[in-house]
Amino acid sequence: MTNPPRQAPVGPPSAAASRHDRSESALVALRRILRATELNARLLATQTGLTTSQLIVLQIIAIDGKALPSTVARATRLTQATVTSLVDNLVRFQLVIRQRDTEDRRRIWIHATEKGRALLAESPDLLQDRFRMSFQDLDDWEQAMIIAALERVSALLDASTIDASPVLDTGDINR
Amino acid sequence: MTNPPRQAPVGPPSAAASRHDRSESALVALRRILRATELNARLLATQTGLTTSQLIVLQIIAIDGKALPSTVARATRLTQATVTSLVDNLVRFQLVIRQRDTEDRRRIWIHATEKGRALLAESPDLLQDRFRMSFQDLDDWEQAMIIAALERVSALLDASTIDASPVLDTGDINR
DNA sequence: TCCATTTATTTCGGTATTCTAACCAATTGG
DNA sequence: CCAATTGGTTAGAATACCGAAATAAATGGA
Repeated sequence: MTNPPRQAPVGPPSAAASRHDRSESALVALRRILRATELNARLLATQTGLTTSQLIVLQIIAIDGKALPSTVARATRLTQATVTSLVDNLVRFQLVIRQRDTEDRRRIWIHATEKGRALLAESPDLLQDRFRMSFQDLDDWEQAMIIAALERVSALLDASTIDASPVLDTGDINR
Repeated sequence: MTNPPRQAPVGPPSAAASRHDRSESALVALRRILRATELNARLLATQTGLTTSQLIVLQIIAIDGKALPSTVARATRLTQATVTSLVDNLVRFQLVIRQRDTEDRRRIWIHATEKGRALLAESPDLLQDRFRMSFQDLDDWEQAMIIAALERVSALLDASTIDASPVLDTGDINR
């Protein structure tokens, strides 16, 4: 997704060119957003001493305090095997524990430990916090505009993703 | 991650609550966008037979046809050592070649080969293409709104990133 | 009841990513 | 002319990630 930001052609803006340029402008801004958040994710990971993947898994588990490996795998689009090894590490760090379900003994619940919850609580997501603060300072109309625009973009992208999903699904079937 | 928008509290709408919910809406939309693009990146990688990192490096090299390892490292925020090993693979696949600079013989230019360029050309980024198409179908005012909003968000995030950079820098110094 | 199937997860073997530390080679500035 | 800097690579280790096979529990007929 860090695609070449193609150079905007120089010269007087023609109507046709401007249409093209506009979607390009949107994509450029989008890439910058992606980049900023990605860097933030890495920073957050190094701050907590975890890797990005480990952190994501821990976050998912912490949402409800516990989660099943299969759920985590689906949420992250990783295989269960991968989730297992990630959880192995989290267990080693004592951030989560595994516990068999008493009802259905095939299931294994991954619980966030006190330490795990503390780690998440104590490692503030600066980017998110600052975004929240700056955003709240904006005028009402601008807030509304941004939300509308983001949701529009999200819808456009989701639509494309759904279209592409057959390809993804065959991949899933193979598992 | 794809949580339902929290129910607005019953009773007289307090200004504070609505302000909070709004930045939350923005973040939710943002996360959905991130998710869609990330899945797309993975799909693209599997389609090309490359890994995400390899693909990104190849794309960067293909922008100008050639690039220096140091440039690639800076652009991706990877260490030079990592770039070296990624390029090793790309060389193995004959997608790029290394060539010493004749002026400054410390430098090594990584050139995209014909095969490398072809690979990029033949593997369309569906998400991007479809986004472009859908976007161009939107009304002018909506296009403008989206661009303005995305750039605003990008600016907000970039500002936060710059603020956080001292932390990053100490990390960099350690290398 | 019993067994074939399904469901949930782990184990194993292997490739790729990514880092740090140490290194080599070329350039540059006093 | 040599010490410091710059540009890259090598070596070694921890992880990430996957597919295939293994384990173990639940389930649904015959």
